[in-house]
Amino acid sequence: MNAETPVDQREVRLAKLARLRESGINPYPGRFPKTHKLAQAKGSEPGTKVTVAGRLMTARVMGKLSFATLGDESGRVQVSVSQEDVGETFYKEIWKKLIDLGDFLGIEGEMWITKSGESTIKATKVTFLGKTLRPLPEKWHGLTDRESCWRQRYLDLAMNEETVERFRFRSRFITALRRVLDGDGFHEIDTPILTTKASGAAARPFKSWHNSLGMDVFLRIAPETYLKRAVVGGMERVYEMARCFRNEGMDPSHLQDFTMLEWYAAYWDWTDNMAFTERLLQSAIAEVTGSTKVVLSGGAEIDFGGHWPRVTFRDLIHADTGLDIEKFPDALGLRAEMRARHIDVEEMDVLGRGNLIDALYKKVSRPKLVGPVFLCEHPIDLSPLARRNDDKPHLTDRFQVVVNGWEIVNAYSELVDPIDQRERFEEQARLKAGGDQDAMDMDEDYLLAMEHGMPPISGFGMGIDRIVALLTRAENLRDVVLFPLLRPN
RNA sequence: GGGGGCGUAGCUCAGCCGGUAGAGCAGCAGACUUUUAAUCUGUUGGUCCCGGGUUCGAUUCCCGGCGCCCCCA
Repeated sequence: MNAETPVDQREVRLAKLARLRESGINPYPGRFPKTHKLAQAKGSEPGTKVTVAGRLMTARVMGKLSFATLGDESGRVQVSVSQEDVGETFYKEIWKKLIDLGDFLGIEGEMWITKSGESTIKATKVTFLGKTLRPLPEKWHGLTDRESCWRQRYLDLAMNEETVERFRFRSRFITALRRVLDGDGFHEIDTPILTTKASGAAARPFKSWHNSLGMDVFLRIAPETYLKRAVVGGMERVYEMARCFRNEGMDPSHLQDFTMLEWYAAYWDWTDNMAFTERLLQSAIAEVTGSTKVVLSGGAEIDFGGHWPRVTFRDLIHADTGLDIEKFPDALGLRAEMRARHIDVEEMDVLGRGNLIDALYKKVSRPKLVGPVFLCEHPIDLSPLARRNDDKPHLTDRFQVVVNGWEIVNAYSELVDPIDQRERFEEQARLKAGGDQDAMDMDEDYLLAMEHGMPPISGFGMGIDRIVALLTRAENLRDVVLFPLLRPN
């Protein structure tokens, strides 16, 4: 470089890029056949000939000999580059002047052991595989700013091994879940994300507009009613890794764009479901962690092994407050009793009885649950798609799995009676008219499917992001999503 | 919605009571054939998040805004 050398690192690298091209070197070649991953090369006997590729992470450049560290997905390995081996012109003019940290390089060479005992590739040829125009974060501290890690995840991944490991874990865990489901005769299917009605959950949807059909469309809030339509058609066990979208508040345990595993099994009830839920999670967790025991971010250890305790909504709330919800069959009475006990929840005046109980539980009981625990016997008006309990018609055959104060799983015996379903939708519509914005809409198309006949069904939904966050001790769901939505800055 | 915190060089961070900004790494120039955050010498680089206000003077104090985090409702 000369006196006119630009100051900005990007300008410097653009100048280097131009000089590479002038030297007849293609800085962005099309392919590079390699023989070893870096970790494999590192483990090879001295004398082994290897051709590897990776990103230049550190470099210790001396007069006639350099040591550098190359990184790929398998790990890092040291490379030595000497003037003697690559030629004086290349060493002095290309290697020392035009190569930057962050560049992708191909190395052809032979393994040897340095004086200090490190397995190293002695380069005989260095090939440019991708010139970088911007510097990597600092080699020692890496990228630590949380917001930068979310906005520029590629840098977080490139610099922080624990980030890579967290996303590998997520991938392996999802694979493990699929393995259990596939092994039990479930079919993975895909149902619509773009829909004409947001159904299957109590949540506000994202709304969009379909140009050629000239109508409103909604991003799905749950795949539930479509998966059940597949069961109507005779697909007895189905599941979907479903991206869902809910237009609601954000906090460390809620994302607007999240992934749910939902599955449905014909001829099962909720007790079959609970048994399978235990097996599904135990198998998948043990497969990826080697144990059913999990240490949480707070340091507490929980165990997914064995049978999980079961507790009813009624008993739980009674134990925590002394209030027996069975004594208050309508919203009016329950609200008055909560007020009398100075228990205040948000939007208390517009919630129906079911959502009132739900809000009560979330306030007084859920934060104390460490679990895993099956929470069951949800009020019927909280569960418009769940089967009515045969002995207690105001309750449903439903359960949630709660771990560390988070609802990880929501599951139930499905409501398959189309007459009952219609009445439930009508009740939801009344609640919505009364101001309960989370209440569901009438869904005639789903009722039409139901009226063509459903077998007994039990279904399950699990928040993938939440369980992965729990298992990896991530404190924020955005830490387990590669590219979380953030306001542009 | 309320409260608290953070925002300074590409990255990691200092910056006192208000006096117009520093370090390490990275970059640039040079030396160096066994380095491991290589070392040594020299050196470039700033919209101190943005906009107002107070002041002779604001990265610093005050107000408003933006982005992000945490807690509460």
